[in-house]
Amino acid sequence: MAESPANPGAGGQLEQKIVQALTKAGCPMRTALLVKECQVPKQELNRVLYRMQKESIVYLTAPATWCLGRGDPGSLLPIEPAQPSIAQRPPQDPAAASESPGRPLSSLQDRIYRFLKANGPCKALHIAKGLGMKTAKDVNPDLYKMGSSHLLSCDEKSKQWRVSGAEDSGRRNGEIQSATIIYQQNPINMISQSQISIVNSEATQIGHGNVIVRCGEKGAMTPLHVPPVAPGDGWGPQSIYMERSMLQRVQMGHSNEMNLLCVPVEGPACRPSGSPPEASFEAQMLEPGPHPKGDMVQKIHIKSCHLEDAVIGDSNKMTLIPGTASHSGAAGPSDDSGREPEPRQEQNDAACGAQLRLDLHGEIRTP
Amino acid sequence: MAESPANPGAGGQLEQKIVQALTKAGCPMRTALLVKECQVPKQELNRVLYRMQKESIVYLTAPATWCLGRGDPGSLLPIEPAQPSIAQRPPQDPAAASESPGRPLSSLQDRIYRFLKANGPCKALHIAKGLGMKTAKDVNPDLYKMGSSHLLSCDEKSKQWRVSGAEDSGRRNGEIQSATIIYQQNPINMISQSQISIVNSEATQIGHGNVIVRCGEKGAMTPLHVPPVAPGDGWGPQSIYMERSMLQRVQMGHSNEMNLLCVPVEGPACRPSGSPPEASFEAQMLEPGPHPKGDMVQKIHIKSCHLEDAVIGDSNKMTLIPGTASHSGAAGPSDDSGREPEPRQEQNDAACGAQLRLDLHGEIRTP
DNA sequence: TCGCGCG
DNA sequence: TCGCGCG
Repeated sequence: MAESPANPGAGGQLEQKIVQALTKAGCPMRTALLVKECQVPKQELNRVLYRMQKESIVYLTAPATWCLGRGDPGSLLPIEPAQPSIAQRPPQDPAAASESPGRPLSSLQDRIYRFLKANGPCKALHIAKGLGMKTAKDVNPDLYKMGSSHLLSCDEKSKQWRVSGAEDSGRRNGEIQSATIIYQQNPINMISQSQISIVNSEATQIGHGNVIVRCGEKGAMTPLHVPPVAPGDGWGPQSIYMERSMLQRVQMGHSNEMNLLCVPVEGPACRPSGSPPEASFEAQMLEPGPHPKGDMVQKIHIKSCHLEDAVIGDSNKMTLIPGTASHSGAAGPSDDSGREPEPRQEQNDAACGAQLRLDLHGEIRTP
Repeated sequence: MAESPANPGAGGQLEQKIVQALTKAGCPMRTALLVKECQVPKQELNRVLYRMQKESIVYLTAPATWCLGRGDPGSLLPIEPAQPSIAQRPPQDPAAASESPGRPLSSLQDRIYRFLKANGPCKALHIAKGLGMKTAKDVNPDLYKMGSSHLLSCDEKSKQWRVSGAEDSGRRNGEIQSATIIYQQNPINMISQSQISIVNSEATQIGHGNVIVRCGEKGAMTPLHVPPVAPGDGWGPQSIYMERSMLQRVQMGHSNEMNLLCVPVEGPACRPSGSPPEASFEAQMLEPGPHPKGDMVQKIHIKSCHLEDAVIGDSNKMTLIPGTASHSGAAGPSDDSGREPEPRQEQNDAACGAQLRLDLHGEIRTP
C-alpha cells in the first residue's frame, strides 16, 4: 500500500519531499527540477503539487515554476490595526480553552472567516457572492458549522453573520517579507533560531530550554527528553515569523514544558485525522516585557496559521492528555467538550507569556 | 506487435480507423466519440490525430472536435488549378459546367456542402451545430452565398438547406484546387480534372469516359449511368497526385468500366468491414507508351495510399460481384480468393494500363 | 465546456 | 518557452 499514489502516506511523503526541496532551494523551482530532486514521475509530482496549490502550500510563480506559500497574501487579508487585547487575556481564560474546534478549518471556512473579518457582518448570500459563489446554500453549511463552534455568530434579526469575539477583530501591522519556510519532518521539532518560518508543525517547540514529553504514539514516538537548558543569559533575541502555518501542540518561548500523553488506542490519536486546514491569524509577540531577562526580545509574527495547542511565551507548561477520540472530529469545542474523556490542561507560568489554543485569525502581542 | 504504438502498421491502422469514422459520421466528431469508435486509448488516438492534423488530413473545428480535410485551404495552397482538361471536355456535358461555381469554396462552405450532402436537408442552426459552431449566424452568410450560386437551395417552408440538384452527387469542381484534399462523401465520385489529390475514395473513377455500374446498395445507391464518352482526342494529359489516400474500387485512366454488383444482404456490403490496413506505395505512370494516343500523358503520383480494387490505366474494366462477406479482411487478393463467395473479376484491357488490387507498399511503374 | 497531443 | 495536474 505504500506504493499506491492514492496512499495518503505516500502522498504525504512526496509532499514533504517537495517542501524540503523548495525550502532547500529557497527560490522558485521548475517542475523538471523538482522531478529530479524528488525522483518521482512528473505526473505524480504534478498531481501532488496541484493539490498542494489548492491547499495554499505552494503556488505557481510562472508556468511550471513552484514556490512555497500562498501566491496572493495581500489579496485576502486586508491590513487592520494592531490590537494587543488578546495578550492581556488571563492565561487561564476558560474561553480560550473551549474555543478549540475539533479540527482545522476548511479552506472555504477560512475564506468565509476572513471575508467577514474584512467586510464586517454580512448575509449569507453576500458572503457567497463575495467568495465567488452563487447562493447562500454554497456557504450556509460552513456558516452554521462555524457558528456552532462559536467562530461566527449570526444575528437573528438581520440574518447577518459576523466573526465572534472582540479579540478576533484581527490586525496586521504590515507585510513582513520572511525568507525561509521550515517544514517539519519529524514528529517533534525543536528549533532554536533567530528567524523562523514554519509550515504545518505539530508538537513543536520554539525557543530555548523547552521540554516536550510525548507518550503513547506507537513506537516511532518514543518519549523525547530534552535536557533542559537552564534559563540564562545565553538566550538571544528571537524573531519568529510564521505564515500559512498549521501548528499543533506548539510551544514558543523559553523554558516551556509540554506533556503530550496520548492514549494509543486509535492510531493517530495525537494527530488530527482531517487534512490540514487552511487557517490564518496573526500574532506578534514583542518584547516579553517584565521578564527578568530584559535583553531578551522575542519577536513573533504569525500570519495565516492554524495553531492548535500552542503555547507562546516563556516558561510555559502544556499538558495534553487527549482521549481516543480527541481531535478526530470536525466539530467545534462545544461539541468536543462532551466527548473529551480525559482532562486537558494548559498553563502558562510566564508572566509575559501568551497561551494560544486554537486562536484562529487572531493576533497576540505580549506587552 | 500490432498493438505497439511504434508499429507503423498500427499507426496506419488507427489513421484509417479515424478516417473511416469521420467519413461515416460526415461531420465533426469529438475526441471522446472517436475513442469509442476506434477503441483505442485517447492518448494514442490524439497522438495520431495531431499527426494527421500536421499532415492536413484532419483539422480541429473546435476544441477536441475533429473534421476531415484541411482547415485552411486557401492559406496554404493559393495555386489556382490549371484545368486544361475541362476546357477540352466535350461540350455535351452541361451538368459539369453548370455545377461549377465561379471560385473555389471556402473551407466552411465546403464543410457545409459536405455536411448537407451527408446528412440531408437541415436547418441553418443544425448545420452550424454539426460543424462545431453555435448559431445559425455562423453559417448563414455562406449558406446564402452558396444558395446564390445554386450550390444549395433553401426550402422556404421548412427553412431547410440542401444541396441542389441530383447531379451534384458526383462533382464539386468548385472546391478542387491544386493539391487540395478532396474528401469523398459520396459513394461514387466522378472527377475529371488535371490535377487531383484524393483522400479516401471508394468507387472512384478518375479519367474520362469511365463507367461505373453499381448495384445493390440500398436506396441511396441508385445505379449511376454515365454516358460513355467516346475515346477521342479530346482527352488531355492527366496529372494525378495522391498521398495518404485510401482508395477503394477506383479506376484511373481512360475509358474504364467498373461494375459493382453488391448483394445487399448485410448493410455495408460494398464496404470492407475490417479496418483497412495502412498502405503506402508509390506509383508513377508516365507516358502510356504504346497507346494510340501518343499525346495523352497521364502522370500519377501515389504515396502512402491504400488502394483496393483500383484500376489505373486506360480502357480498363472492373467487375466486382462481392458476396455478403466480401472485403471483410485486410488481406491481399490471394487471401481473399478462397473466401470470395461470388466471382470477382478485374481485367485491364489497356495495353499500358496498370491494375492494382491491394498492392500495398509497392511501387508500380508502367512501361 | 478538461482543451492534453507532450517525446 | 511544452504550460499538462486530467480522475
